[in-house]
Parts: sequence; structure tokens; C-alpha cells
Amino acid sequence: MAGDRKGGEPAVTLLPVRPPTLRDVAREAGVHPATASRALNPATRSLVNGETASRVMRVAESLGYRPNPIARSLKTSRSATVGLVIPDLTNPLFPPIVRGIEDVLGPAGYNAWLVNTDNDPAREESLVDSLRSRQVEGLIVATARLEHPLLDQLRADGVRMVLINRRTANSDIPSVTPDDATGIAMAVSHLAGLGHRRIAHLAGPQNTSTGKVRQRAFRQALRDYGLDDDPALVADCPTWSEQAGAAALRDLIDAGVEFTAIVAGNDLHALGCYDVFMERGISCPDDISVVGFNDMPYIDKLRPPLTSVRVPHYEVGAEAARMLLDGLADPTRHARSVLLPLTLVQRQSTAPPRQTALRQTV
Amino acid sequence: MAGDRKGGEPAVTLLPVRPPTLRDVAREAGVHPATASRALNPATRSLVNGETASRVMRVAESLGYRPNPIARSLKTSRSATVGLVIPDLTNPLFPPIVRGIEDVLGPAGYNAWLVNTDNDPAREESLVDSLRSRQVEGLIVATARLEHPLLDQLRADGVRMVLINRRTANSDIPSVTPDDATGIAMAVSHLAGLGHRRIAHLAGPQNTSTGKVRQRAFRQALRDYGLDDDPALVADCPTWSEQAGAAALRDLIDAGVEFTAIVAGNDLHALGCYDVFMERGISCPDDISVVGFNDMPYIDKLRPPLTSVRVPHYEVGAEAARMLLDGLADPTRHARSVLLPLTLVQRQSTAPPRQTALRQTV
DNA sequence: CTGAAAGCGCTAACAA
DNA sequence: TTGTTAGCGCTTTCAG
Repeated sequence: MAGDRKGGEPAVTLLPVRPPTLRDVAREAGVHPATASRALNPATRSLVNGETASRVMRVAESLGYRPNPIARSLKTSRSATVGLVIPDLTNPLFPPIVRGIEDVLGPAGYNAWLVNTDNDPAREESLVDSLRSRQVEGLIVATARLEHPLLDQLRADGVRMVLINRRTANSDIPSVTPDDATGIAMAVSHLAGLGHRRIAHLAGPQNTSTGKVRQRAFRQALRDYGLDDDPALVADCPTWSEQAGAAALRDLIDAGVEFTAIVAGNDLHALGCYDVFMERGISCPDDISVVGFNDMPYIDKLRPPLTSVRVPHYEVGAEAARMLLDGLADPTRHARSVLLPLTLVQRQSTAPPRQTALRQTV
Repeated sequence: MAGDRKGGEPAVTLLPVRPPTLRDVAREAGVHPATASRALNPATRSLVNGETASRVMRVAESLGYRPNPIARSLKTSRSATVGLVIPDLTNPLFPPIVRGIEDVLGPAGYNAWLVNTDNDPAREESLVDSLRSRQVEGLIVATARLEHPLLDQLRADGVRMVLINRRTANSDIPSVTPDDATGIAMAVSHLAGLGHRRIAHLAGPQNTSTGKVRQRAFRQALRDYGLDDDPALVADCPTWSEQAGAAALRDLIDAGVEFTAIVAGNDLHALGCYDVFMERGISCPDDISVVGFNDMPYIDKLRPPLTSVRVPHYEVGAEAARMLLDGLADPTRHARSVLLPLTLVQRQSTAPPRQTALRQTV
């Protein structure tokens, strides 16, 4: 019975189980698929008769036609998509960056494909591979290390990309990063102003630009402010994690190093400090002051609220996306690198050192 | 000069500017592209002579062949990709869920394509559309509202999906959600045990299952513990945000409602309470106790550390991914819905009410 | 301005 | 076991 068609009935167009294709639209509009394609694509619409074009568009609308981006990609080798390579999405730093990127990409008709490398270079390579095989038109990369063969290779292969947060040692890849050096100087200045003379630094991974730049800037700032530039005051953190920050601080304390304030490599390191304060019964800021870096969400609600160098994360993302789109639109454009200005957000994790605690009552 | 080829030189294979295709591999291996395809696909490899297969694979390896997933998708209408629909990535709830999903999907050869709806139904529809046109094989949806025409439509269209966190009113879509009712009961039980008699609730959006279920469970729990089930104790929050939580609490206080504890709809609402406590000089937990919901990252470091109902987020993601993969592999499989068990994490935002503060010394 | 034809790279009948 | 053929849905020369 199914499939019967009585003589008198017209061969009605059945509701398609399969979504309508360009051919369906073309047939219905009485034109060749090529014409339909031209009519439907804003960029080529001018090549076609106005009336024909609007008829095609009307038919497309009525059929609920949606172009198949896969077929289009296969033909054009483009995808209106960019890849976003993140080391660790659970770091609350990244969501605002992602938001900034999407807000710029969206209106331009682009989408972002987000991948999480988990800080694992092998995983990173395979994910980037998969991104490339999906024809992403460019990459926004937040995983740069100073020495980063994969990125050099991509660069050599002509892959369009923009680095965010961190950079590579050779600076010919466009980047959008915070002005780390100035940020650290502000932190040191703030602590020096409070009267601290011996300030420790939890230095982030030295294979990242952020880790290295911040450490250098820290020691430079100590000298600029005439403070003790004692190498023992710098403790290395092998990762950008709470755990690494905690471990580094424990080492510092256990080694008997004297200090009254800490400039943490980032907010997670500062969180690690809070753990150690709890463990050892240290009072912050009475015994030790701490400054974080990034001003990540919710740290204003910590105990005590963390003083931190604020990075405009949303803007980092937005600016990187703009830069990438610019580069995509005009490949001859010169690689720029942008340093975004930072501000110090003073909260209650910093105060004058005990010796000068009297000033606190002012 | 470029393009010259001196007579004596062999026509060496140039390094391809264009990545090698299946045809290149086939030619090099002396087989037909179809054979190469079969040899390279583990699922069809058995159809081909072992020697031939390994030769093809060797050639593919040496050429650095990478199959083009776009072409494959176009042909097969599949993509080894699932869409992940998130209301707001800046909510730190989601990163662990994403991680759980990726960890299950990855080993199965699948990728996740993540989109952010910003809680905007129009945006959601267009993003889901774009996901579908990219041939995602299924959807993991974290944006469900009780009445959700789009999801009903998808369901009717036969789109495979799994809801997480929230559900729709008609429960025929598989889901992985926290056991909200039990979680709320634990919160109330905890507060009742501390001696609280008048407990307020910041109720999340009533168009979401979480908002509604938690509110109902709250009132049920009040009755179960013989506490005041006063309607005035429930304040509505139109969104799951800090701001909404703060506003609701201000309303409650300004209306002169008496209470000594709050069960927040989620942790963000609880954060909003902290803002109000600060504003109004209210001491937590001395004046008012608060219990959050979700146990999101870092709330253990708040001031005071927040007591919260812990949701196993990573597991929510992992379980949803498993469920979706199961459904993909065997479409006849019956839709299950899973409630994940919760635990109460007691911290310092809850204590006996002032009237019974003596007990605190025990 | 429109149509014809070819092909992006791959896979899945079907045939041999 | 392998090759032949066709085509997924679209765009883009090239003619007309």
C-alpha cells in the first residue's frame, strides 16, 4: 500500500525526510543549481538578475533550505571557523577570553572550535592536526611556550594564527598578551609603598614567556625600588597550578628565607599560598601579604580578598579575534603584537608588614 | 626559470604544497583509491589482503597522509563529532563537565563542538542549527528549560541527545542530572540539625527543572523537618546569577522576613548573598547561615568557606557522553535518565543560629 | 546573466 | 580480494 499513487492525484512534493539541497531549491525555482548558488551567496548575488535572485531566495526560504557547510568547505577549502587552543579550560581565566573571541567572531560569520590540550604537547599536536584537517582558517593559541617547535612549524606552513597570553621566543607570530612587566612592577611598587623590604616571588614555568617575563620584571622592580634582590627570594613553580604555588611557598618557608610579602606568578599560585597559610597558621595580610596576577573571577570573595593585577581577559580574546580576522582578510598585513595595559586591584591580602603595622590604623 | 627541468634530472616528486590525498596514497601504493580507503579504515581493513593493507598503511605514513574528515562527512553524513550546548561558559560549573565529556569522547574517536548560548533562545536555535548542519551525530544539552519547543522539535526530528543538569517537562529525553531533591533535603537537614527553624530559599528560575525541583524539595523538606513552611521565605531569582541572588536576598530582608539561614538555589546565588552581607554588615554564619549548591571550584576559599551541596560535575559530563555514545551505537536503546548522587560539603558558612550559639562551643 | 561541466576527497554499492 | 562507478552538496571556471 505504501507507495501507491492513485491516478487522479497530482504527484505532490512530499515533505523531505532529507533536508533540501541546493538542487531542490534550483529545481523549484526553475533555475540551474549554479544560478541558485550565486543567488544565495551574498558575495555573488550581484551576478544574477534581481528578480531571479529574489525568486530563488524566496524558494529557499519556503523550503527551509540551509546550505551545507561541509560541502562548501570541501569545495572551497574554507570553513568560516577558527581553532582555539586552550591549555586548561578549568582555569577560570579562559571563559571570559572565549567569550571575547566569540563576540567578535560571531558577527563576522565565523565560529570558534575550542580544544583543550591539558598542557600536553602530544595532545596539543594531535588536536591542532584535527583542527587543521577540519579546515580551520586560523588558530588562536593560548598554549605557547618559549621554545615551541609545533608553533614554528605551523608558522612555516603558513597557518594564520594569533597567540594569546603567552608568546614564543621568536616574536614573529602576532600576539595579544598582557603587559606582564608593567603589571609586576605595579605589584612590587604597591608592596614597596606599604613598607615591605623583602618580597618573595613565586615564578611560573620558565619555559613560558609569562613565567620568564614576570620573573625578570620582578627582579628589575626590586632593584628599581632599592629592595633586596636576593635570589633566594624567588621560588620556581613548575606549573601554573595551586599545588605548585603551595609547594613553592612551603619550600621558601622551610628554607628559612625571610620575607613579608609575596608576588605570586598568577592567581592560582596565590590560592596555593592561601592553602599554606591555613596549614601553617600564617595570617594574611598580617604576617605575609600576597599579590596575585590575572584577577580571575571570584577572587574578590576569597578570605582575604586577593589583591591582584587585573588582566582584561575579555579584551584579550576580542583583540586576538579581530587581529586574526584582519589577517585572514588581508594576508599581507604585517604581524602586530599587542600588549594590553593592566591595572592593580587592591584588596585585603596586602597590608604593611608587622614592623610598621601602626600605619595600618591611619 | 622556475619550472625548468633539466633533461638529465629525474622528475622527482615535489614536496606537496597541498596535503596528500587518498589518491596520492593509492597511486604510490599501486592500488585503487577504494582499496586504499578500505585498508586505511580499521573497520574495513579486514576486507583487504593483509600485505596490501600494510603496504598502503606504510605509504600513507610515509606521505604523512591525513584523511580529510570533511570529505568523509560529506560522503557518510557522519562526523565523529557531538555538539555541546552550554548556557554560559563563564559559569565555572561547566569546565569540569566539558572535561568529563571530552575524556569519554576522545578514546571513542569523537570530538565535541562546544557552543555558548548565553541563555538566549534565539542564539541557541541558530547555534544548534549550525551544529546540525555540521553533521554532529548527537547533542549534549545543558540549557534545557521545562518548556522547550526547540528540544521537542529536535526530539521529533530524531536528533540523538542527552540533557545534562536540567531536564524538560516531558521526560522522554535521556538526561543526566544531579539528584536535586535529595541534595536540597540534605541542606535543610543540616540546617535543621544546627537548630535553624526559619530557613529561606533563593529559588532559581521556575522555568528550569533545577529551579522548580529544588524549590519543591525545599518546601517538602521544611515540612518533613517540622519547620515553618512560610511562603514568604521563598524568594524568586529570575536568573542563575550572583546579581539575582543578591537582589532576592535584599528583597527578603527589606520585606522584613525573619530567618536565620538560607538555602541558595546555587552557588552563584550564594555568592550574591555574600555581597549583600558585605553591604549590610551582616555576619555569616553568625547572623545568617548559607548553603550553596554545586560546590563549584574555589568556593572553599571564600570568606567564609561556603557549605555547599557537591555535584559530581566531571561525572555528569562523562556519564552523559557515555550515554550518548551508547545511543549512537545502538539507536534502539531505550532512553535512560540518570540521577547522580550528591553529598553535602560542610564548611564555615553554616553554624547554629545566634539564639542557640552556646552550642557552638561544643 | 545563465547553464554546462567538472571536481573538492572520500566511501559504498556493485561487479569482476 | 580488488577495481569500477557513482555521488555526497556545493562552487567555479568556462561557454554561451
